Formats: sequence, C-alpha cells, structure tokens
Amino acid sequence: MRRDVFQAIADPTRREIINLIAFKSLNLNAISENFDMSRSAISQHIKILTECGLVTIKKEGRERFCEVKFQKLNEVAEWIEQYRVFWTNKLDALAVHLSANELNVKPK
Amino acid sequence: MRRDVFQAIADPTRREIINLIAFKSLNLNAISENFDMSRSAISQHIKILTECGLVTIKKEGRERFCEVKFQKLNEVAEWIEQYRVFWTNKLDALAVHLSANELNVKPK
DNA sequence: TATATATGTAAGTAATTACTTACGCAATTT
DNA sequence: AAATTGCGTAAGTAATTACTTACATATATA
Repeated sequence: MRRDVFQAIADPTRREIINLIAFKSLNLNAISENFDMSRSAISQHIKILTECGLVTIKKEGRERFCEVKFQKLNEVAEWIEQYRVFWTNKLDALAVHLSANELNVKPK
Repeated sequence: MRRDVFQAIADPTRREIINLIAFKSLNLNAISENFDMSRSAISQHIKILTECGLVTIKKEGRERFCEVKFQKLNEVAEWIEQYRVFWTNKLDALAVHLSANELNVKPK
C-alpha cells in the first residue's frame, strides 16, 4: 500500500481538508460538517493523511484535533522546484541552477 | 474521469517519466526502455500526462517525441507555496504573507 | 512490394480507491 | 447508571487504476 504525500494530495477532498485545518486545528466532526459525505469517509481520509505524515492528531478527551504538518509538503515542493526554472522566464535562475548542479543535467 | 495534474504526478512511474524527458525529448520506445513494464503501459501513462496537459507530443515520421510542459506544474506549485511559510523558519515571510492577504486567514 | 518499426488502442484482470452502513468503544453529560 | 457524543473500523460495493496481451495502423526500409 503506497502511502506517500504525492498520492495523499492527489485527492481533492484531502486537499480541501488540508485547506480547512491549515490555519485552525479542528476535530473530526467539525471537519466533516464541511463536506457532503459521511463522517466515516472523512475519518478514512484523515487516516490516509496521518499515515503519510501530513496530518497529526492530538487527543483532547474524546475529541481528536487534526493539524497539518506542513514540512511534509516539502517533498512535493522540492520535486517541483527543480523544474521551476523551466516555466519561469528567469534565465538567470536557470544559469544558477545549472552551475549549482555542475552542469550535470543528464536525467537518470 | 478526473484528469488533473495532482493526480497525474501521484503515480511514481509518471514522475519518473517526467524526470526522464525533462531535459531531453524522447520518443515512446526510448522512454519505455527505462522501465520494467510493457510499451503499452508506458503509452497509457503518456496518454494521462497529455490529457492533463503535462506532456505534449510532436510527431516526426512514425515517431512521437514527448516533452514536458513545465508550466502546468505551476498549479501544484501554487497550492503548495501558499503553505511554505508554515514549514520554513522565515517568520518575515509569514508577516508578508499575512499582510498581503489582508489578514484574511479564515479557511473556506 | 514485403517486412520491419513505432505507436495507439481494445479487452481482460487483479488490486486499489472512495465511498456507504453498521457496529463498538471510550469519554462526557444527564 | 443510563444516555449521548466523538470517533475508529469492519464489511460491502461500484468505480477506477495500472497493468497485461493481442491486434490494428501508419511509416520507413530492404
């Protein structure tokens, strides 16, 4: 069972969940109130998010508050950032990139 | 059928394909030589990548050369960048972010 | 022209995904 | 103590995914 951040954020519901709890930790019921699906479905999405480390849960009595571990997004950010020079017009950045990588531009 | 960039890059094989053709446009056979799966499977991955706009195909005789349209990655980059301030230590950046958004920090 | 090459696609399949309802359990409230 | 609340999870299901093999088509080569 693959459980990586790329797969976790592939689902639009899970991205919405992250948006929702980005600024404010919420418990599970509060999260599911924002969606047109069962609490159980949300619970299962949260499970996937915690399994890949994107969300952590803090128990408070019978409630579970979910919060985002943003640094996990860095895995995705880094993968994308290596290509940013190709879609911006900053050719200076490309030059920096190339020299930083000592012109080792061969893939694989 | 969902066909967005988030879903396209969720698959590790497709990310490898992008890595492979990032610096050098390759035809389909050249791409599949790098993988332990059938040419047909790679062809289907390429189809998904083209359907979401991440890859375009240029015909040359009987060959089809695949190249990455990097700016499509911007959709993902932007979604992630909004959270970058939360995982870097740059609190100045956070301040800038907050003021830039006029302190409208409520999700949804 | 016959053959080889490069590719697309249909059909089939096993595994995975994204849900649902039902149930159980722990914590809280009455 | 009994009822309510918050949550996790099992089981079932329909749709999707990631492959496979087989076949069709267009282009290039002998």
